[in-house]
Amino acid sequence: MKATIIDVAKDSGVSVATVSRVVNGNYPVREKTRLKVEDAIKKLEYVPNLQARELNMQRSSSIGVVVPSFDNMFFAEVLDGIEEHLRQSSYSLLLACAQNDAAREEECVRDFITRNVSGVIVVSPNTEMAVSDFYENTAARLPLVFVNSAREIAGISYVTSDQSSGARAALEHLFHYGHERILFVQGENSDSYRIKEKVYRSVMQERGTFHEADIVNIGEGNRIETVENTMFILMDMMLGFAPTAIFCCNDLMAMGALNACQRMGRRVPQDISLIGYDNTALSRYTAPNLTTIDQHMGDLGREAARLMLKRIEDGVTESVVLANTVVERGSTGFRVEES
Amino acid sequence: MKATIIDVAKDSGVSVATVSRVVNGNYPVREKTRLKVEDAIKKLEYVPNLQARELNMQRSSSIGVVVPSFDNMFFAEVLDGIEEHLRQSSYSLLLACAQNDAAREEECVRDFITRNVSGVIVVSPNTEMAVSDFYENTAARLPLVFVNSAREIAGISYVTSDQSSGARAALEHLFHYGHERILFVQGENSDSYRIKEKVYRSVMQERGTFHEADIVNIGEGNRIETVENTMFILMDMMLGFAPTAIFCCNDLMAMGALNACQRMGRRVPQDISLIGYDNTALSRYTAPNLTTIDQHMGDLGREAARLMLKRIEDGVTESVVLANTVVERGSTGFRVEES
DNA sequence: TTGAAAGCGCTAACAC
DNA sequence: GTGTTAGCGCTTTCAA
Repeated sequence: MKATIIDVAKDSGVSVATVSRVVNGNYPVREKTRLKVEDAIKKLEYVPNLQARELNMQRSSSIGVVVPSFDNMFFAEVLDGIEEHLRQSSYSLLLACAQNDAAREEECVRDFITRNVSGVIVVSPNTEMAVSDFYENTAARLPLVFVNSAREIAGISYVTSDQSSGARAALEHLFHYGHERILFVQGENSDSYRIKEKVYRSVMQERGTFHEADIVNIGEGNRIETVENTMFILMDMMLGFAPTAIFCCNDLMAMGALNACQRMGRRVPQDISLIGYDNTALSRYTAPNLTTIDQHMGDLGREAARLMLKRIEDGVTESVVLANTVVERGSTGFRVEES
Repeated sequence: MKATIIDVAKDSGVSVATVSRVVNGNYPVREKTRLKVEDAIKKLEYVPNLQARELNMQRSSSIGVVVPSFDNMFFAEVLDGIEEHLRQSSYSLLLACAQNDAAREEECVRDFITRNVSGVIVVSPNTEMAVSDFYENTAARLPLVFVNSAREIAGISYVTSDQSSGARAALEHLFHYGHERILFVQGENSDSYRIKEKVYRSVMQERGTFHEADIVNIGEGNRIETVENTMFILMDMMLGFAPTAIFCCNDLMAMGALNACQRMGRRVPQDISLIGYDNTALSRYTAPNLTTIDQHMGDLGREAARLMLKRIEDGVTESVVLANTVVERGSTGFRVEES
């Protein structure tokens, strides 16, 4: 049987209170007594029972994290950041995956509530409105932090990355290299595409180089198939029209674009410049490495964890917007005049 | 304040014992009484306190999972499988990341012990021997399941994928295409490299085409940098020697090899065949798509979770070996005689 | 079919 | 500095 605090107390000839004080180091204990107790702890291999402690202290030392899926490295990288920050704290991480499903996401959060977590971090919460009511109610019961959500609910802390500025920076980067007509590659069903499209439209219109046909929608943008779909669609397009630059809404699409260029014999960046979005590890796997916009997923995760701890410990709801930054690598360069 | 079982009992005019019976449905309760209690539960938004239940029942309903990192999609895919299986059970998943570090891995497991988990699943445990003793002791205290470990410790359940046969199949695949001299690319600190190396050595020696220099070690094999490191090392090698085929121990390395070929102007698969290992999503992102060996990470994860539950519930230690299968895509083809 | 009550292991008053 | 003890919320015998 596992040793309890009572066993330690008996073995070292002191009371349980003293053992508790030694274990927690929160009250003075005479040196000699402490040593006796510590010996007994070692001898009996005593490990405090966390459930008992938490029951007594009316708290819980775990934080629930819900991610939509593991298909996209984006989420794994956010998770990594959360884990890293939580590891420094006394909290541990309970993980659940919503499988891109709104109902499932709600189920995950409910399950966390039953498990009595101290709070829940939801990464890219589902946008279906049905869930909204649920979160509104939940926020009253439990600290909640949303990562990259467009929704605004009182009492919830948010960490978002500034994709508007990011998109603008991406375009500026291409303008800087002399590109004028820029293909815009996006997908379906995500606010993040809408945000970037809006910026693209206004910036291009301002410069008088906007063409409706330059906006390409490749469908679902967060699947394994995204890369291939993008490749085929762009190969098809490039048969008739040769852009000197392409701005892709995520790195998967950019990877597809890169593959399309390779197949069409277009050199990157000599013939065509390519810029992706997110700066997932993927962007460093390609040849040439992808120029991309960093959403700092690790920071996104770390901030989410930080806001959660702040909310739990100080009761403060806070929101943070992280800057997006251009990461220049090998897939962008000066536009060369067509011969 | 959160409602407790006592509040529900008072509100519905019964004893806490009855409420407990209604909640758990493990003893007969009169229909009428049950309805009264259920009403009170709904009204008070009562959610049972898990810590209290676990303390009383002397059990814990969480399982710890340690992964080495998130840089390699391999681990995320295994994690996905574990999560999926655990979701069907009454256990939840505590996650920790060892950052490819043996000491950190041990720390993660120790932390889980403090948290009183029901068991720990270690994905690709670090091979440093220092940890071995630790696990030997831990196995006596706690259900342990290892995923893809070559170590054999009594009392631990293992899920491994048959990388021996997989490595053999990979080589056969290349032989089939007429390749004779095959570069072997591996990394450090993982049993999975040792297993494949052993097969590689014996198979090549048998055919009389073994050269010690054909074994390339690119260092740490599960980092973002792995791709780049592999690329540079191989570019360097290929300056002096032109293999017609390369067998890489994981898809990251294969990606690096592919990049090296592109930089060196070697066409894949016309000039050189490339085979990876794992069949991570990455292998479908490249152009050409990577021929690789599928380790069925989802199954690996699901099996690990299944064995863990079996060990916890029936006390049975079991080991399972999953088959590896060749997934042929575009990066391998017939060897062409040098002109 | 139900209730009373004894813990599960721990912390934190409160007493000395 | 140290011991005694009353809970934390729940399950489960044992009686009724």
